[in-house]
Amino acid sequence: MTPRITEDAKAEARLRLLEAAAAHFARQGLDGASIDAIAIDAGYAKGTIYNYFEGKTQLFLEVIAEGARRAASRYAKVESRGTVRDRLIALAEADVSVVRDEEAFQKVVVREALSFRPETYPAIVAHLAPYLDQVEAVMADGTRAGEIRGDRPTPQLALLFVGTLALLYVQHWGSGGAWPSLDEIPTLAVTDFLDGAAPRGST
Amino acid sequence: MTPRITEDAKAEARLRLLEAAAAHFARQGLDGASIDAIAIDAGYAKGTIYNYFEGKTQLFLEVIAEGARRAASRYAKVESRGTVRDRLIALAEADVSVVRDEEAFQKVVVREALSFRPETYPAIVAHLAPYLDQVEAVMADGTRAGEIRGDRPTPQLALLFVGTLALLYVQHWGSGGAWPSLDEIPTLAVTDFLDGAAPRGST
Amino acid sequence: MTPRITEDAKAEARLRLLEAAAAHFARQGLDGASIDAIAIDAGYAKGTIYNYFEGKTQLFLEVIAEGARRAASRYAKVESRGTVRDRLIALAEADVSVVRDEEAFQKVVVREALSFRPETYPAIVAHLAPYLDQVEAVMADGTRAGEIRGDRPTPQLALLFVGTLALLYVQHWGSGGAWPSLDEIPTLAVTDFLDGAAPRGST
Amino acid sequence: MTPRITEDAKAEARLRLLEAAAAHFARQGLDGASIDAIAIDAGYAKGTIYNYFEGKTQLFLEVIAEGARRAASRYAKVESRGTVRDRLIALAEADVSVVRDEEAFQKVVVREALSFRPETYPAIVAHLAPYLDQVEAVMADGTRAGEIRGDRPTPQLALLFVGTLALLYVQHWGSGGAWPSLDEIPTLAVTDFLDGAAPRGST
DNA sequence: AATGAATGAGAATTCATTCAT
DNA sequence: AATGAATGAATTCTCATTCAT
Repeated sequence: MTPRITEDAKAEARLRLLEAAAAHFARQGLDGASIDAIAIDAGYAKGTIYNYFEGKTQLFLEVIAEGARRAASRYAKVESRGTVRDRLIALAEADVSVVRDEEAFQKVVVREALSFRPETYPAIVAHLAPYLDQVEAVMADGTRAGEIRGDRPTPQLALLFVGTLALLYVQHWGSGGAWPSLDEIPTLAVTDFLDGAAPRGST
Repeated sequence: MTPRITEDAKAEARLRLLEAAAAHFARQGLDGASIDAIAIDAGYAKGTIYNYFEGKTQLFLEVIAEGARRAASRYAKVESRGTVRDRLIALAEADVSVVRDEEAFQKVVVREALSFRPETYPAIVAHLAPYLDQVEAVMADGTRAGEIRGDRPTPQLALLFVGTLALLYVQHWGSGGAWPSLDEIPTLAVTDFLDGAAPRGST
Repeated sequence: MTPRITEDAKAEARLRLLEAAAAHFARQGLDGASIDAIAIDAGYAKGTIYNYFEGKTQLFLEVIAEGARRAASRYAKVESRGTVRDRLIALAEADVSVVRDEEAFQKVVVREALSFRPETYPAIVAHLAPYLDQVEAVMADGTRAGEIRGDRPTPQLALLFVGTLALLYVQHWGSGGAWPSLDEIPTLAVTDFLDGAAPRGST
Repeated sequence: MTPRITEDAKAEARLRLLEAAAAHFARQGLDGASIDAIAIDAGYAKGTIYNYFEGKTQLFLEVIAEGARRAASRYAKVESRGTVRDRLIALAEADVSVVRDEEAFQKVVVREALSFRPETYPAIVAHLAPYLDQVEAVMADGTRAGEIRGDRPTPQLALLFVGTLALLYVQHWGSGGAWPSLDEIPTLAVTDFLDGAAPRGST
């Protein structure tokens, strides 16, 4: 009758497990991570994970979903005003701020996104969708306003932009943070995406 | 002294194993692939793999190395003349042609590169080095000739260009070939890289 | 002093748990049944079972004991008059009526009896004893009266008779009720037991 | 090319595993037995079992099948001459001799037969079929010759006879061999089955 | 050099049991 | 008395690796 622990406590336990899982999955991937180690890291015994998640794969998907949830709340607050450049910078900064604060979760998501595995594809798409939608909206506005060359469909542009961000994260993590730093990623992504490497006014 | 034929046979066996391994690693990843299945696909029994390679991980690294070797021979033949644009296109085309002909090997390499795992990082860097060097040379020339904006170090530019290629491959494979096709990747990569999405002539 | 109601409530809870347990054990056996499912079926949570029973095995044994208790009360009412045949029929009918009304409990008992497991052997013997005693009494009377061939000890005869009943139940359940039906079991058991398959009057 | 061990050695290993498995399943049942313990008892490591059998359940079924195979060869040699009584005795003796020599296997089979579990039912039926067929043939002949009362279908008679044997085995094992002994089972089964407990000549 | 049977560490998962609330 | 979250021993099964032939 009287619940042994409150709903809040349960939610907290769940969260602890998700955080630990994210850290492990980020470091070792789905296969490499060990349920046992995750549980212990979260301060629980092996079995407890199974009180909260169906199994390892399910846990992995929930990590992605949680990553999405946390990101979504940030994206929602992004100002949508100004030039395409300003708006893209704002979006990129929102994404970077998510990555900074939830590095483990986002590492999992980015790696998984770039691996295109059928098992996790739907979860990834769901994760990306809200962000992609906002980017696409900016692209559409930019195309209309002539701020973006109209020779490529907006969905492709959005993918390229988001892909560029992912690429920069990969380079950031892969280089051990040497280059690029998280701080410079928004400018880097937007400048490269919009302006390219050729001098303006050439060609 | 050493019978020539034996050496050849050994090399051939090794190659057969590498090809089979590449196919399996490309499809299933390092963890998912099975030593047994690889051996059988190559026409050998499990044990034989251990006559040629130290173990699974070593085999994986050798697949990457072999991928590098094959690619390097192609890169070496790339004409390096004309504008930066032309030379980058030529390099991108060389890379695409490698991907087309050795899809399994390159899938393994690209995926691994984008997974930023410390264990395979050195192998990946070694793999990329020759290609990266050529790209960097073009960038350096381009910067000198004013064909490329001088506000970013050439190594970074090279990384971005190569990363863009990787991104496009991943999107190609992930979409089941829907977009982009291999054919359009060189133009796509070079145009985006050089020109960006903003209309030429704008700020 | 002790509140009457509490005692009753306890007894009722215990019974609810036993009923649920019997149903599960009958369907899934000792190993296959789940403490959790039993508790839920009884309207309680897992932990409650441990307020009433030592553990799973103990619960199983108590199911057998409860089965015995219920059967015993029926056996006690069996008329013991007439020929051996009549009395055996009456006893068999009493047993069948128990099986009909308490199928789950008796399934557990019969199956366990036929599985000859040392762990549960004592419980099974205790369960059977009262019934076996009555059957044996009939056998003894019958032997004395010449209604039964005197060439076999009465305890053995009793065991054979009870075993035949068990066998018929098992065949009834195993055939999904096809053959024999519960109704025909008493006659079947007694006829086979007393008369055999050879024509009367033959050797 | 050269097989590491001969086919014979493989067959022997398989047999050793089956024997060990039979012993364990006879003692502990399907659920209670441990794959690990079986392997060790057979002189192998855990993993080896999986080189010969799909899994625990499959191993269990193969034990039944092996029990059937061994029994079948004995049944095939049974003389089919003389009176119904003689022929049934011969069949019962053949079965008892199987049980004597392959006690573990037959314990598994008998227990499983009496449990009517859907998972193993087909295997059991296959096991029993050849024996049941022979018994039925005798019944049919006996009915025709008037040696058996014609008031019950021969399939039912066969089932009852085989069931009686099973019952006697159960009682033999359950009593720790006290009663009945294996030796007396054939006479016991046939006499009871044919003549019953009522004195010949009575109603 | 090739084989493939044997191995056993390792992993995921289950679930009876405990016990704080 | 009832609860159900936490536990962790136990179990099955996998598969890279070894090594006798």
